[in-house]
Amino acid sequence: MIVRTRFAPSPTGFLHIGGARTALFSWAYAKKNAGQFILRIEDTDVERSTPEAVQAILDGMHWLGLDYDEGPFYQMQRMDTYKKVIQSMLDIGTAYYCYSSKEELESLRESQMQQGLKPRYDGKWRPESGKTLPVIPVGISPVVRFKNSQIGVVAWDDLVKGRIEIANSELDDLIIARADGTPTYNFCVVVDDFEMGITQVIRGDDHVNNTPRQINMLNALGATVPQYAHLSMILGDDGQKLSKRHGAVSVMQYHEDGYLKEAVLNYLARLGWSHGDAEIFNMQQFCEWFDLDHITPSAAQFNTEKLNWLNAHYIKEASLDSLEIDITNRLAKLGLTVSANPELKLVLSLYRERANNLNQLASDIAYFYMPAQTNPADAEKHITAEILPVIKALSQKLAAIDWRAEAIHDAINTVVAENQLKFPKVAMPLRVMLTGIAQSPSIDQVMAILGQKETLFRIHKYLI
RNA sequence: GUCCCCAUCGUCUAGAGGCCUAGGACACCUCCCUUUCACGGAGGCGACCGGGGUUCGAAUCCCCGUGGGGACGCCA
Repeated sequence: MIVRTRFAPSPTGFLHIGGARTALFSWAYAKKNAGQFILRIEDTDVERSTPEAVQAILDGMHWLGLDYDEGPFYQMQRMDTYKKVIQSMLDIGTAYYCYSSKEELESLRESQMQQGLKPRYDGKWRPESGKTLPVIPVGISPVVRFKNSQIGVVAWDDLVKGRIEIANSELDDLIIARADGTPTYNFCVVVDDFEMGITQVIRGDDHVNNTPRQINMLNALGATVPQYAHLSMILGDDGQKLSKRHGAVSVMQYHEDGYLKEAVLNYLARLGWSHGDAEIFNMQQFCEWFDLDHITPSAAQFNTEKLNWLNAHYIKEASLDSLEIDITNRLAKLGLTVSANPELKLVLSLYRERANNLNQLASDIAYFYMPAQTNPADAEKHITAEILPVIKALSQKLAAIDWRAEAIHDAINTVVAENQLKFPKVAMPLRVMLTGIAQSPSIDQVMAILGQKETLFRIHKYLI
């Protein structure tokens, strides 16, 4: 049987890191097994679903390169199907109307909680042979409930958590259609997973408790039950649960924040899944290796430091062409236009080795395209009155040489020797004069790329 | 409260009863490289939640605790 997986987000917010990992795993599982990956938007909560959120999810998946073979399907466009199925369930008696009001249910829940019971529907309107149902109240539109079995257990072999068994007595008759007739989540999932021929449901483990109900409904529909793989949650950097209020950020924010998608993808792949000691691998490799057997059942804490390390790696590996495009955009956001001189690719090849973030990289090289922003503390420390004459002598030499790193290096060395100094004694003030700060790559290389004219110009500003 | 799930270095993890004196990676520390800061290289620090079993032998299997998490919606 052909493998078919799906990612089924609800468009109530952006695509966050947890959702992205779920999507990634579902996607990779389909790829690994030469199957199909389906995107389905679960937008039945009309109150909270927004078109902006749909777009944000699409954008996030597109950025990460998580392409889908089918979809996006929108549940709101499948109402007819759901209603048909509900009617048929009503007809054969696997579902029934319930006239209990929200208030009635609310107080029921409260008293059950107080008694230390699990809050659940009391079955007031559940038809039973020999049972007389209450008189149907006027003016109340009923909801439809699924008639769950009350005996026995539901069990499944979860692909990551192992066998899970839940007694039917723990389950109540859930609502599958609201009073306004719209179907609810648990029901739509069941119909869709069935009709779309999903073979493996890979989702967050907050859905574990929904699974037994969904299995029961699938059985009531005469459908084949898919396999389930429940992924544990991702905790924030501080070990706390991610939520809208705390730490949950859009995957697109990582793009904004200077991360390469390769780094984010690689990092996410290793969060909860492993392949021996492998740490760095691309998506092609990942799709070959990926399996459900090596997913950790326990929750994983996000670690920005490690993401940074991966980001540094992928910045080194990126093509100069793509880096050039990316950094040009980021410089533009800083208000800078990249001029032809110095050539950005040259600058990048000098700086990429030391960067672990694209925004950092952009701001680190900004001085090539604008006047250096001098750090006062660095200037005070390195540009001393004693060294200025030496720099002046150097600048005269520099004005007369063939502008290559080696020649520049020789010129500095000569001045260093003539004055019986150590190399840094001259290199450091040059750094501050040219870049504004005391850290940079080899100063001769910086000068070579900056250009003779600009170098001398920046130096002379300190010699007047 | 009830049900369900989880538990190896600070963090991500390897580990399918003997290969474990518990391996790798990030972070941290030391040293090397060096023209500053990085990069890179070499070392180091550092963990099987506790208690009972089962077994010749347990990080691995079972039970009980403890701790953490999730779910209990006319949300998904």
